[in-house]
Amino acid sequence: MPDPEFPPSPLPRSFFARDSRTVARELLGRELVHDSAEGILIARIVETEAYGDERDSACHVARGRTPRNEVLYGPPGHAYVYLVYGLHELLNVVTECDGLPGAVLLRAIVPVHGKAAMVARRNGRAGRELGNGPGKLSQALGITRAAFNRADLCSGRGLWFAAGTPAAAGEIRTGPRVGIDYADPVDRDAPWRFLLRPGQQ
DNA sequence: TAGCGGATTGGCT
DNA sequence: GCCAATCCGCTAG
Repeated sequence: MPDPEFPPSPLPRSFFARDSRTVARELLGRELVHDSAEGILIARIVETEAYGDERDSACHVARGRTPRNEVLYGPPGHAYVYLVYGLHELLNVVTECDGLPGAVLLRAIVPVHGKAAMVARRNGRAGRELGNGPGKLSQALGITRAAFNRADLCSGRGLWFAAGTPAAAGEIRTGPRVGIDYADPVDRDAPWRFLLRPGQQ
């Protein structure tokens, strides 16, 4: 008899219709589920970053609306996947209400189910290197722009988030976001990075 | 329409 | 610790 909780059901759109920092914090310990060609892949989210509106000079909407970032202005719970350095695909989930831009970048995961398939996608890297970076987790789970940019992540088909085991406040550390030296100092130094403390992952 | 540089990664010194 | 890889969105002209 099949387990009614497998694969786990998706988090509702209302979860993402909140402040980006709240969503980033509350995604820690949750699960990312990909119904892939190799079967169901499930990973626990252990690091995120929040990106704000046009006032956030680190965010892709800092210079206004463009074809690339348009999805960030749309309804929450959709995917924003983009290419950096010509090589790596980074996964974000759109936050805030329809019309207000915002997103959370997924920065690190640990495998929960389907680890062998993730290791294979990562060319044999099975330890921390499996998913301790935004480009690495996309590769491990098989997330690409072509497949998921602008996709709805609340449908329970393809790619979605699940309840998992939310992190307690004492398990969470914060710090400045990574790789945004180009941003204004106030944004560069803002503690909008959230991660589970070592040992809590 | 040319040029710049990036929300990164992995290999080499 | 340094640096190449490798696209493409964005800005300036």
